[in-house]
Amino acid sequence: MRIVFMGTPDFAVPSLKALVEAGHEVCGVFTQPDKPKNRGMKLQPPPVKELALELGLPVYQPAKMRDGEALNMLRELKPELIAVAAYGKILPVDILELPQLGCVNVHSSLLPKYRGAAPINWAILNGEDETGVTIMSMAEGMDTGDILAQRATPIDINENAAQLFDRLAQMGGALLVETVRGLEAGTVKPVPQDDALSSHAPMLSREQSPMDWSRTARQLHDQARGLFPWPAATAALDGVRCKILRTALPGEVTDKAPGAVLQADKKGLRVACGDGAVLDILELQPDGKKAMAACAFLLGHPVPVGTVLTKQG
RNA sequence: CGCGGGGUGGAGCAGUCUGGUAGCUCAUCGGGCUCAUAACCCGAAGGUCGUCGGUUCAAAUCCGGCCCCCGCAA
Repeated sequence: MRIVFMGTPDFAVPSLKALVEAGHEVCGVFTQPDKPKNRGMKLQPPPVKELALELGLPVYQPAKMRDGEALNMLRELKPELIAVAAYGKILPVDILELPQLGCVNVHSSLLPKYRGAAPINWAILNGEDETGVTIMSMAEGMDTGDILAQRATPIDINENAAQLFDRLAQMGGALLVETVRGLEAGTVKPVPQDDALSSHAPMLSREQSPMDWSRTARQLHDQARGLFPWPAATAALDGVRCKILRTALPGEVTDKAPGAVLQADKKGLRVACGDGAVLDILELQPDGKKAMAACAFLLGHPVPVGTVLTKQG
């Protein structure tokens, strides 16, 4: 099938790759313009652009989708279908209505739950034990279109957002290809979303980072893995702001105050939480330093047992 | 020229301001104690202090260039 692909970050890469490998004619790849990123503010191409160039596919990076320019480009490309995965731009109705088969989107949640920008992170932050990917027909509202296909997957208690991200990106690509096959065969039956069951997963913010030790150990564990690798959960240890990269739930309880350090030696760093359960901090990253094991950090930054950590950082 | 932090034995840090025998915690190796130990005691090895150059009687430390790492911001 003749398809225009639209996507920008890493999440979209497996979808583009899957379409190409399935033998579809990807006649154009739309992605966000190169933007100044990282240290030094160097101009950097989005991951999807890099793959497209590698595959020799024509790349389009319009700054706006609503000024008619993009529409003209798409008319010339004459796609039968537009496949979108984390493009990062809202498509106007005239574009949505251009292809005969419409526009489909790869979304990393079990819609109607977790509509919005950060569905993977929020699923973990909320302690869900299952999430998935959805291929939907695109409508004007944010992630509100009819569901064309959906696939669920369990979330492991220790899986972080980056790992889940990779898995769902792969699943999304596979399901996208299946769905396109179904569209060709005419076997796909669109199912409207039940708005009553919908929830929203807004963009993450650094304000979510500081760990509040009055929360339960499970909530803090979910915070650490749900916000990984960005913005990451944070805590101040020995006066140093640290990203808390990896934690574990040993399943033990204590009567010490929330935030109290129960153990801080080469065996590990253990902290009391709000519900009396304890949280092990396994890996962290101090400001300006590389990620390191918690016990390595303690060698140079002694934290006395009994210290009570407070919400900061 | 976006802002800031950092590069010191294998790991994490101190020492740099106020130049003068390179220190701490841990790991490693050897020995001891112990029923035993990841515990404890004694001892040892291991570093051209990122790199190049400058100042100086003397540079981890002061000055200049370069390389690499990290955070913020996007």
